[in-house]
Amino acid sequence: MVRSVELVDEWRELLKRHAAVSCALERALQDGHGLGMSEFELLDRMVELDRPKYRVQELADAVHLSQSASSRLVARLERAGLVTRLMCDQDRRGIFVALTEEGRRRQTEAMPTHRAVLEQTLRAPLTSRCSG
Amino acid sequence: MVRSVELVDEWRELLKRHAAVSCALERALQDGHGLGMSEFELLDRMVELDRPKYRVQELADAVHLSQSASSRLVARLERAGLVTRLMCDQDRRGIFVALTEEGRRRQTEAMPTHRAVLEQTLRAPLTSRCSG
DNA sequence: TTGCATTAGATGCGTGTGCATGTATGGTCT
DNA sequence: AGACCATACATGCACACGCATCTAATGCAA
Repeated sequence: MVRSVELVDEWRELLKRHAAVSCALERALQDGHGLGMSEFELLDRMVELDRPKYRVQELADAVHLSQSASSRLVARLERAGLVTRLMCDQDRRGIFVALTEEGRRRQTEAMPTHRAVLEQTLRAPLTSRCSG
Repeated sequence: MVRSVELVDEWRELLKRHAAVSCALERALQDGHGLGMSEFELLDRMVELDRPKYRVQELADAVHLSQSASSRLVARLERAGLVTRLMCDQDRRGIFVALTEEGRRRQTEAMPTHRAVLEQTLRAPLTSRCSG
């Protein structure tokens, strides 16, 4: 039996950490590389998994977004030239999403920023707020 | 020296947990009590701290929102009759925010739902996605 | 007192999100 | 084949968010 107060405290810690890190990440990636956190997270996953192509729903799961949000995220990344959408011949309802060279390059550029922010914020004591 | 991969994995775990819990909370609170997560979180803090009144910026810090988001959150809660905004005589730039009886009642009603969702999701193994 | 920087909170604006729905295709059952 | 439901992604819509800015009040200094 877990005491309720402990759970609530644990949840609040998680919320605090999440707010601090994601806010810092969002700023650093946007200012330094013109990428939102979701954008980078998607590119990062694609680079890491290193497969030639992905389905939209796979990507949605990977970045914890709804199917519609993923659809738009992929559309944004395609507009920016970082991924391409390919017809999917096996199942013509779906599409394949693939990294472009430019997409891979942008992820490579942004990765050090991403890692640096994590080092600075993920385990650091939380004192100040993000904006203010 | 922390290895970068560990940090990234830790961050992804946090993202996953955050997505799962906050999505479940949002649904349960909305469906059961007509409250968003931020709304409940704010009421919950006010009940817990149990002070007669709060400044907007205090509340912003407590729920990890920007000043503007907090201002609107308070406005929504006031429209719903769950808090009141009071003139602040010491500093007429600011306002005091206070819980109403209705606000306290709603928090009391929703708390069991909140705690239950935390018990079910905060430490549970993460398998399925929120919507799909 | 006057002038100016600072602070508290409200608000216009652009954007990203989820939900509900639309469109097209796929699969199944008769 | 035809009817029907399921699946994959796109899109209309409402809404909450952050940023920039605005207004009003405060504090401080000349």
